[in-house]
Amino acid sequence: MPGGWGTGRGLGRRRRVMSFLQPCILFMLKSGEAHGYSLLNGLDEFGFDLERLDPSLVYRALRDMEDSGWVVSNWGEESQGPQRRVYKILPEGEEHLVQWVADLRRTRDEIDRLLCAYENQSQSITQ
Amino acid sequence: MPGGWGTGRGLGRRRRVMSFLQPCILFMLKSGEAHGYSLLNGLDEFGFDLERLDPSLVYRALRDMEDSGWVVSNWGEESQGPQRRVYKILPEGEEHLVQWVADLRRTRDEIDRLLCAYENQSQSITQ
DNA sequence: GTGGTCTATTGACAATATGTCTATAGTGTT
DNA sequence: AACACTATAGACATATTGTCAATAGACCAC
Repeated sequence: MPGGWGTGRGLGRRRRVMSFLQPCILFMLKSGEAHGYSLLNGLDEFGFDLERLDPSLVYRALRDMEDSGWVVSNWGEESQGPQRRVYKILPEGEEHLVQWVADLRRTRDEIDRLLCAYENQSQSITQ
Repeated sequence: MPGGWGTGRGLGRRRRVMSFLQPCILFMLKSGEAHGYSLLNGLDEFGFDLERLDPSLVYRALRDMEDSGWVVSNWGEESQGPQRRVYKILPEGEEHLVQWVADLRRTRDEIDRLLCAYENQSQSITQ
């Protein structure tokens, strides 16, 4: 994400979340290095529907994170099967994940605020 | 959002959230009609930083929601001051908000899942 | 032996969403 | 007149996501 956030106006501090593919992948990489395809298959634990999740999104997320310096990759030494790129998290990635988690927490709290307000309003109408 | 979601692959059902300006505005309109500027000023209750929030985003959100058929607007009858466009929520908007709330709940739960996993992992390392 | 399926990765391009900046205009204040 | 505040709109740039198609090795069935 070039340019950095929080400079101008817009929405103020830009939400780093979106569909939160990147933080999920980064988190998985904390447990050990892995290649794209295995990460893809691990994403169902975070609520992604693997039937619909286009693999190219995962690979792109990985490449983007490599460009950002959060992960590094190397071609694995397969004796069999197609070559695969093995990703490893870097200290910069771990640091970024800390920030990301903080942002996610804020996001969750903001969603909660709306949800609570909505529920309270609906309730007061029902009664 | 023309075209609809959930047709192809991508991330599967596309998250309707983004920075969630629209649902917040729609929710505020449930309490009664209002014009852009007053809605803008109410957004701080949902965690928006009014210093940084560009007003054009709010007006755009309103126009987009009008195009989607969730709200309608009329020019208010001001005897004084600049004219202002008064927005009213439509039944379609209320229905959409219900869906939006359900989506937000899912989103929150998914964020929670990642957050919990992250906390558990950090804990097991600290101990 | 070739057609299908699964693993594995990449690239191009289209569509959407968001951010930024500027223009307009009336009102009230100093 | 200059400035601040209410109020809205439009253009343009950038970022993010979605879609599709291409490539390639391995393995299984027929």
